[in-house]
Amino acid sequence: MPDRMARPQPPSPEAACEPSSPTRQRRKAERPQQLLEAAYTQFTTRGLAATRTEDVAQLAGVSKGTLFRYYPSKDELFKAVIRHYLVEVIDASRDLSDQWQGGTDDLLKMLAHTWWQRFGQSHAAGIFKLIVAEVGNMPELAQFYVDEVITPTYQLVSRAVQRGIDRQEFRPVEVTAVVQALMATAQFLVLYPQCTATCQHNPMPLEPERFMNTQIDLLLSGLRQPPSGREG
Amino acid sequence: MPDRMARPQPPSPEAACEPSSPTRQRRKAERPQQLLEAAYTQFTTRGLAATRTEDVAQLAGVSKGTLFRYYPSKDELFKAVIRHYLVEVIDASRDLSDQWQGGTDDLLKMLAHTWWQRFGQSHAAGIFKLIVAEVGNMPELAQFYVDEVITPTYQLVSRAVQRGIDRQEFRPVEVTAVVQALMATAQFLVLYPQCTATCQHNPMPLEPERFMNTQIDLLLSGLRQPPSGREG
Amino acid sequence: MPDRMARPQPPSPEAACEPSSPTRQRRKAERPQQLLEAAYTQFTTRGLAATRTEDVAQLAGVSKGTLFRYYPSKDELFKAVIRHYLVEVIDASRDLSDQWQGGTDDLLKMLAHTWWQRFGQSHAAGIFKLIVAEVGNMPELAQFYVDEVITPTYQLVSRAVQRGIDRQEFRPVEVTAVVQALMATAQFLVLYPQCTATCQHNPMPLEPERFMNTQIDLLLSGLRQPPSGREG
Amino acid sequence: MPDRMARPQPPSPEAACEPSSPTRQRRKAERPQQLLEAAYTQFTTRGLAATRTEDVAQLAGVSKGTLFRYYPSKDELFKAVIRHYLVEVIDASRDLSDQWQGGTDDLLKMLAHTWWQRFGQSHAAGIFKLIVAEVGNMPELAQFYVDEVITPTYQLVSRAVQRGIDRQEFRPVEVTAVVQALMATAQFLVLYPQCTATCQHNPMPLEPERFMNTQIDLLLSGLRQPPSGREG
DNA sequence: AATGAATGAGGTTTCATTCAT
DNA sequence: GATGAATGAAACCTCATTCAT
Repeated sequence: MPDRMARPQPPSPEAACEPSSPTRQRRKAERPQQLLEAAYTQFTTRGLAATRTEDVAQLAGVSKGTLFRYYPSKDELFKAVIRHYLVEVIDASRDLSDQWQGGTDDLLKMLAHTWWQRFGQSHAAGIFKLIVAEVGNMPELAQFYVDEVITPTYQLVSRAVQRGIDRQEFRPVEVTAVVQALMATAQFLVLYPQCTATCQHNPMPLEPERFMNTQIDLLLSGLRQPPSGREG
Repeated sequence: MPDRMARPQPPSPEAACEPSSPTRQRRKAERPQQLLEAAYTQFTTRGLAATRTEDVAQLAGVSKGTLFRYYPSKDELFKAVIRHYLVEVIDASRDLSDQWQGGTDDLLKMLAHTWWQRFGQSHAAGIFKLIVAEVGNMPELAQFYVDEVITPTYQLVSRAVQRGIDRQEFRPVEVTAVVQALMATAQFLVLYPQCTATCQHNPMPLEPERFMNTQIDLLLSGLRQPPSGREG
Repeated sequence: MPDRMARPQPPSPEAACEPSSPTRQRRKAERPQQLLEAAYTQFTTRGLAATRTEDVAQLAGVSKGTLFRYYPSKDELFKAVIRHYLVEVIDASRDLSDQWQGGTDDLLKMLAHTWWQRFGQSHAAGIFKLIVAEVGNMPELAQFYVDEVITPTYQLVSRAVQRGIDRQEFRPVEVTAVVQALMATAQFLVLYPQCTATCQHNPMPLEPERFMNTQIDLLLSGLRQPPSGREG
Repeated sequence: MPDRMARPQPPSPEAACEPSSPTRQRRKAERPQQLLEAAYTQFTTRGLAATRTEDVAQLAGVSKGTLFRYYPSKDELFKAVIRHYLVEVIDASRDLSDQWQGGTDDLLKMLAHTWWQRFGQSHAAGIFKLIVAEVGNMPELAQFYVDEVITPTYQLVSRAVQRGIDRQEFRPVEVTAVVQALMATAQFLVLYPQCTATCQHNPMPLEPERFMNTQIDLLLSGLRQPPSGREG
């Protein structure tokens, strides 16, 4: 993980020697979060370049100068936004660990729905849009994304698929292909609405939960062992 | 289709008052194309905001002033790029019409590969990235994308899927779900490499042709009628 | 002497309402001095504009707010620095008064060395650099410098030179010229090292004490009466 | 000589491929000079930090943006000013070469007056002030100054003094001391007026030509061979 | 028609100064 | 009295756009 995308060192409100006053301490502690939220909103709606630092500050209810007390530059603020909201999902996924008892098809559904509940329906769209838009100008962003999102997701999901194969619930398909199919589904789910949000006529509206279910069912129907003649 | 994304009225090179010389005429006629190519390259590499008009002009081998003679503003140039390269694929798909004779699984494979050959491997990634990045600031872009890309694609692909169902090659699945699965596959195919291009360690590299084949096979294995007879 | 460069009214630590505690009183009484020293260091190293008030405060071990309690603005702090360190030398010279008994050449040497010991080797370089750099933006600085430095120095040194002429140790030269020669020597001594401090190759390094001696000897050799007798 | 103070590559007006028009070419060719003059004036009167780029532009009769077409930053403009006006004197001194026929005392006078005519009375004061003020923040400036000014001057003047000693016009004094005395004189001549320019009462006004003559006479009177008894 | 010098609005960032605690 | 979080004016610099040539 490259330096500049390293894990957040939260602008240390606790590093202050003497707590000047409870009120001010509290306000100071809240600022990073306020600013990140404002920045997330602006960056995802207008894009990095089209967002003015003053807009972010105003939306957070502070002045321009205050923003720069907490983040040394617009670029660092951007990276902090990416880190903050990505780390959110990464941490959220950590405890989805492998002690699942039921069928693997239900495990995959659970994983998908958990992802959607915890991240997909809130920040995934914005964050992913930002990564797509800005990765060309920020090589460290690509590495961060791969290391923190792709790799853990790949491992998590491929273990689940492998479990299905091992338990002979699934045909012995190529695991990676299934993982990619699920990733593609998730990506489409977050990006398609972005690209069609403002449209009057949309021939193919997308209801998230229903879309997820349908896609997973379609996928599972291709994975499941055919009821072999001998077994019937 | 709203005004500003309207079908290209090619910056009328033929409207020139007097054909000063054949050479000049030819050069002049090539300008819009050169500028579009240069702009495409810059916009997709650096993004809209980070591309300077001067860079585009230089790459096209003309001066800044000339660029503004052909396109009245950077924004219009951007839209022209989107239009130009999207229309390319739309037109290309038009004649893939319905006189297909073989099996529907092969029809879907053919459509996918044709798309990849004509657009996917060349401009789809760049154009789609630009749409994702800029649609927030350009509502007309969303409508244009839906009208010119989503709608025709939806119609084309859903007809093909319906054909499969009608011919009892496929189970009577929800057509839209299959279309979306294909779209998601295509979207993943063009965006995933973008987001991982500069990475050292990529746990899940993606080979386009192989990826497409695998995903379509996976999908088809979920679509195909189970060997009938015993169940019927 | 204009208002704003007026003799220091030390930021009245004794005006405090109630002597809260001896320790606090002592610390408070030391503040102006600490701040001046910190400011001197920063101003002379980085220049007026490049010095941030926060740097000064930090170096003095207080907060930004405290600095502004003692000096109402950065500009006033700057002037206080100039005043403080210039007044130091002026006061130091006052008692070098005219009860010198030996030869006038030794008197001049004594004056030069005293100046060097008390001011030249410590603060003269920094203060003079600041005056040169900032006098353009602070007319009162020029008047202060003339009134407090040039005039007293001129009087002191010219009396010494006149004494040498009166006692026929020196030729009847123009007194002002000798004073200027000495001033030029002093000025060169403090500025030349500044301008060459960071250089790798310096073809003309300057050792202060030796330089002073040599220059004064050179000057005196031009001042001394030729061995009289044959010429008279 | 370090990179960033390297000899001026004049913002190449001649590098243009096609001379767009005589008028514009002429204007373009004049811009660097106009900007340098304006910048010199502003920098020397207000200092580097206190000069706004817009002031320079306005004084040069152009807009802010134009300044940055010719010099990529305020810092580079500053260095260009230093280079331009220092190189002026350096080049001017190059042909004062050693074919002097008269007495060495007249040679020294000639050198001093030439320096004054060509540089001292015009730009020396400003340039030297800038060097003193900014050298602390620009190490390369120190090296440039030493390499381009101190070293050549030292060589030129020390050859002249050595000539006087060789021809037995001067006592066998330490050459460096004489060079330093002359440099100190020159430095005082340019800086003293700066520091006293705006004063009402100046007890020691300085008339340049007279000052130079007096100081050189004083120096020479210390250098000349005493009329030895044997020769008389 | 083409050029590229010029413009100036607009963006990021800094930092002296204030003031609630 | 001391603190340091907050402010916002002001500075540097960029670059889309214009227009004289």
